[in-house]
Amino acid sequence: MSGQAVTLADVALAAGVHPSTVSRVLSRPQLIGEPTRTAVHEAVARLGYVPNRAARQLAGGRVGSIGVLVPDITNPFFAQIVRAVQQGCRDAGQTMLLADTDQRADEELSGARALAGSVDGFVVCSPVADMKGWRSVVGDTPLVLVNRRANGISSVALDQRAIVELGVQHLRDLGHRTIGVVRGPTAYWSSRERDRVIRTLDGITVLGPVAPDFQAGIALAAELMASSVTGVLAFNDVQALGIMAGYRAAGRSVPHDLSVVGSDDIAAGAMSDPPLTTVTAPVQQLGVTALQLIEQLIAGGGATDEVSLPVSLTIRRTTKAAARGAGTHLARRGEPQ
Amino acid sequence: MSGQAVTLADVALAAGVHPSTVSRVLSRPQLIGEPTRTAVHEAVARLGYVPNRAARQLAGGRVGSIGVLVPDITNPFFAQIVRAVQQGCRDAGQTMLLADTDQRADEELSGARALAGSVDGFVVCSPVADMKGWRSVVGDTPLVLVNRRANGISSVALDQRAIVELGVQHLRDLGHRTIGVVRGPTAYWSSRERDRVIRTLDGITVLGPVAPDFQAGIALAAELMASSVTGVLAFNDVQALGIMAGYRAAGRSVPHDLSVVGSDDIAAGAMSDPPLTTVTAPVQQLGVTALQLIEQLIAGGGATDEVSLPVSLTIRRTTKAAARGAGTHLARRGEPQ
DNA sequence: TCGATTCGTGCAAGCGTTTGCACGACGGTC
DNA sequence: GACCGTCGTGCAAACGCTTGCACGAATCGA
Repeated sequence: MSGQAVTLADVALAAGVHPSTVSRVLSRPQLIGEPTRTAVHEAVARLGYVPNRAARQLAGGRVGSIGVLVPDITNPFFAQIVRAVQQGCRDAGQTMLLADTDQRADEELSGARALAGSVDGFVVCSPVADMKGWRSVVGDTPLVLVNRRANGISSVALDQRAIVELGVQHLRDLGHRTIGVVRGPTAYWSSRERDRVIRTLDGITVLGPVAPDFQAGIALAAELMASSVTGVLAFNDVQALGIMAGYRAAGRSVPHDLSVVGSDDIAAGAMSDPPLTTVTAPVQQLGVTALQLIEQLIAGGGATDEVSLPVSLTIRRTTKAAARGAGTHLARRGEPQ
Repeated sequence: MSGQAVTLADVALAAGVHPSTVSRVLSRPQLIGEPTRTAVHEAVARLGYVPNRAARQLAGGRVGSIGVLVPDITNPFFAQIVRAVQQGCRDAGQTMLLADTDQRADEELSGARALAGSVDGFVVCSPVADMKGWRSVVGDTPLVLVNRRANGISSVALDQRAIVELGVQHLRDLGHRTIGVVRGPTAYWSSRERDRVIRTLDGITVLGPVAPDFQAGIALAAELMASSVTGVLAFNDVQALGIMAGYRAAGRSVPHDLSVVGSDDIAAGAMSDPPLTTVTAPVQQLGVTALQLIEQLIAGGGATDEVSLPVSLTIRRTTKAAARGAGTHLARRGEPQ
């Protein structure tokens, strides 16, 4: 009455050909002669045939679905990526299997294990498990990493160097001399990467590691107030928002007492008061690119690719020029820049 | 070398039994004798056997996955539901197929069509397509609705009456007399439901319909400022945040010039300035319940169920007592209440 | 004009499960 | 002690599709 009643055989019958011919028309049309092809297509359309995924997979063809793992779908950053991937999948007639790993390495691996064999490939966002574990789980199922790099594995990541440099430079341009940069959890590749960048910069006050969440941001605010930092680059927007909340709670004001730059540019940042200056990431693009890479890998284009996506600065209202006196003592002992 | 190498047959061989026996141990253990059962379990564990989804489905058994459709995964409200469902799935050894419908009826239906036959059941969040369309697509695949009701279909929804009443009552308790309630898009069941509640209330200024997003909230702020409304219940938190932004941009202040109550209690609300007073929805519970319902339906417990989830008021700082004079003119002509 | 290609299609063997059926062994009843 | 139910397990047929192989027809070069 419904649910997958019409099969390949039905179509074949209707078109007066062999089932295998129908199959070929659908998967590799160039093998089939023009007249037959149109006849089959007509029958497919008339009967409303939809291939059975399971059967297709079982027979050894493509599965037609890709697995996506994210640390936390509740995080708008990942939600946007997922959305982009899903839209791409839809346009390509694929389906997406999603698993939320709760930022735990074991969940990551067990999630992948559960999906392995039911997907053509994996897109994994900010994984924390080590690559040896990953390899053993996915075997030779294509795999692309988002915001993480690893030898011999395709990946797409934000330009972490640019994030740090853009944020810091903006603060410097505003005259800030004592600039803080917040480190993230070392489990993240992005954190480690930024650390490396930070080390190459002069006159930076390194803070953290601090968790990339609101509460941690609030806690960090106290530390900031006790320091001479006048401008800070947070690890991400949520943390930045936390810093702002901490200042507010203490009766201090952003950007008057502290200039804050976030990173990612999530929607909540644009809605905050004042709206958050941040380093905008092409989040959508991250998803789109990941999908492209995995499709390419699935199609057999074996080359591994490491794509780096550029970021840009979005200036809103949490940053302002440093007060005359502020940071002077640092300027005295620091880099004239 | 990996990727689903070990099959039922391998396990059977290792355990010295017939494949069908292994299958039964895994699906209906009570049919099999104790000694055999343990032997099989041991072999399964030792070999690290993972059933092949496609084969299982093809053979007519359970698919082991459920399809979830959301209007917008980027919306934290839905993201949280998805997360809850996914965790439940994981615990039950199921997988989740997610599709984002972009709030479009056609995407909803075509998404469902693509998934039909690959899932044991559907969980559909706030669908806008009509139920006739749905029925024709899903056939007799189990279906549960989240935040939408329909005859003869299991569903779980928030108590829309309570949302409106809680919000309005809070404002009344604070002495507000000219209270605005914002309607949402009529495509949503929740909107229509709230409309019905609003009609039963006296002395309410009905606003909208207004889209449940930030921009629309900003636009609404102008209208609000021109009115005599001193307290407003927004359709959801994001819209409420928009209203606040609109006031701020106009140099007015919340809650001084307007008390605002949101609805949903998303994370961004707690992080706003001032933090948003809102009607808190048990979002997690929404997902958990939906999963329970669908599992029950899949298991064959045919009864359709309409669950209503209670909400509660979370008072933060966007509401305050009405100024003495405010709303007097309304009190004059309005209900003494 | 004939052999060698190429092209288009049919055939059938799987892919890994589930499940209805059958069959042997065992224990209890008259 | 023969008979019947029960219980535990093996057997084999499906599920819907893909794909290597084979075979006849059409095409081309010499």
